Amino acid sequence: MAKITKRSEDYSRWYTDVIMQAELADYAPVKGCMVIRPNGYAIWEKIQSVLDRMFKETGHRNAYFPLFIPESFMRREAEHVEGFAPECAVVTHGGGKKLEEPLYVRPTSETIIWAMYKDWIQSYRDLPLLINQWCNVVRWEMRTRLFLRTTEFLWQEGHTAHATEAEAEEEARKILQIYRTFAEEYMAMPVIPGQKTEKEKFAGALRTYTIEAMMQDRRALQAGTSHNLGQNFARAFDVKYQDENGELQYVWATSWGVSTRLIGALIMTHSDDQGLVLPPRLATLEVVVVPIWKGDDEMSQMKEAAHRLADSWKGKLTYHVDDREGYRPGWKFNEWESKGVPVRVELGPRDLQRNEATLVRRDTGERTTVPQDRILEAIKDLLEDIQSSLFRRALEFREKYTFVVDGYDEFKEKIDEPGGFFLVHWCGDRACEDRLQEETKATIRCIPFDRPAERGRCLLCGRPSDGRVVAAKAY
RNA sequence: CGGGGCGUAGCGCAGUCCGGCCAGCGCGCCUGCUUUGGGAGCAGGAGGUCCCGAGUUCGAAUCUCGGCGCCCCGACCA
Repeated sequence: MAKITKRSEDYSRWYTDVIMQAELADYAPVKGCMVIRPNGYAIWEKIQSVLDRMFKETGHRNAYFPLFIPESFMRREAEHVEGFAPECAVVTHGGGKKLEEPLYVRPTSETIIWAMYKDWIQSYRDLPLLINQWCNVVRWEMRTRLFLRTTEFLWQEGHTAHATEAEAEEEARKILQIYRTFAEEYMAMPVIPGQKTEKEKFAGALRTYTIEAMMQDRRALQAGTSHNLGQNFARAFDVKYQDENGELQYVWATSWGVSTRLIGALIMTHSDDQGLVLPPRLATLEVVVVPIWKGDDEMSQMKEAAHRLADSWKGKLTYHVDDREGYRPGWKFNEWESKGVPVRVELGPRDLQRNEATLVRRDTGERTTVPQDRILEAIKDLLEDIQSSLFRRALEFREKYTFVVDGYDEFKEKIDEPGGFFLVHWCGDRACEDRLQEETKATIRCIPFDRPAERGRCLLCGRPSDGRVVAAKAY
């Protein structure tokens, strides 16, 4: 097995190594595309099941819309087509003939969905319409990176229609809150919820909300977005409803999504030089048991003891007994560590004799010995402790690299090294935002929801500002 | 699309400058034996359109021309 490049040596190689070693994904024989392997797909399925439950609990239902979008649909909303058309794959031929109208492979589904909503919505009684779709989308990116940016990726996209602006706004914020809860409670990844600037908002949206996370190289990663689309798409697709007074009104809309990029976020938040570290709540395999023996007699004895112990967890834990004979224990330890299994149970003759087992936690490597009759609860406790300490550690890391900065010189000095999140004053002007990006490669990640009101002067132009924004280099 | 690098066994590479020896090395894989509390040892074995095409030559992985692909760095992006 290959060694994993150290983070300190080459962060992006480390990232790829972790993915390859854990067998999460592989490069596909198609430019810019990846194969998500079973270990990676299992994480996605876990993400899906949790989020899907959360969406359904808030009244959303799943549906499926076509992969192909007629070109004319894409052109209906001006900002939208301008934002997306350059990065779209377009089908011009089918069945051996040139198509009358080119078909865009969806980069996102607002247009095709709103074309349908036009037929489905007539009355205020049809609202709200709360639909989600799990699917793939294609964006012809120039530079790709496993999970973070590939030509095709998997995601969910919610598309909702509402009678009032206030309702749409509430929906957009409610979903962002779901994303935040998921990121923090399941991924153990702290995020900053806030609003995108005009420059960074979704093409066609009124407002975009985002959750921003800090990776271990101190760069920001946009982990999920929720858009208040206003009436832009309703106007573009002529979707009106009749209100209680019999008057025709344009519908208010939202859309929101998270993608397989979350798996990249997971890796870059928790993993270490040994390989993948998974928060227990997203680990598909929680415990691996490694029996240890010398000689054939002991082998059968230890294998049996390991299976007996593990079988008592059936239905309570997901586990695997690694009783392969061709590999030595040390090899297995490394292998399971690189795959991110949160807890390892070692069971050797010494342990068996004392009716004990050895527990090793993946995040810290700490080992403890516990009596076998208490092992199930010990593992359960350990899993919870790993979950919460991963979050705590990530939060401490983010706080350590979050700087309150007022001077542009100081900003420029620190943005590359050490890097991180910079809380800075900004006048709100696009020109200053552009300049910041040009001169430092940093962008305004968001205007945090919970920022305190504070009088200050714009980092760039010195004009007044009434609160700080988060600036960082981003993926 | 601009800059850089690379295509030789599943993976990582050497050989290419300066043409000729059986196309090699490490890891992995298979078989056997010994091992097994932190990446085992020995022995044997399988595995190749040397990216593709054309050319030069008695002879091409190596030289020439053309093409294709991938990776990394930039601008773009979930």
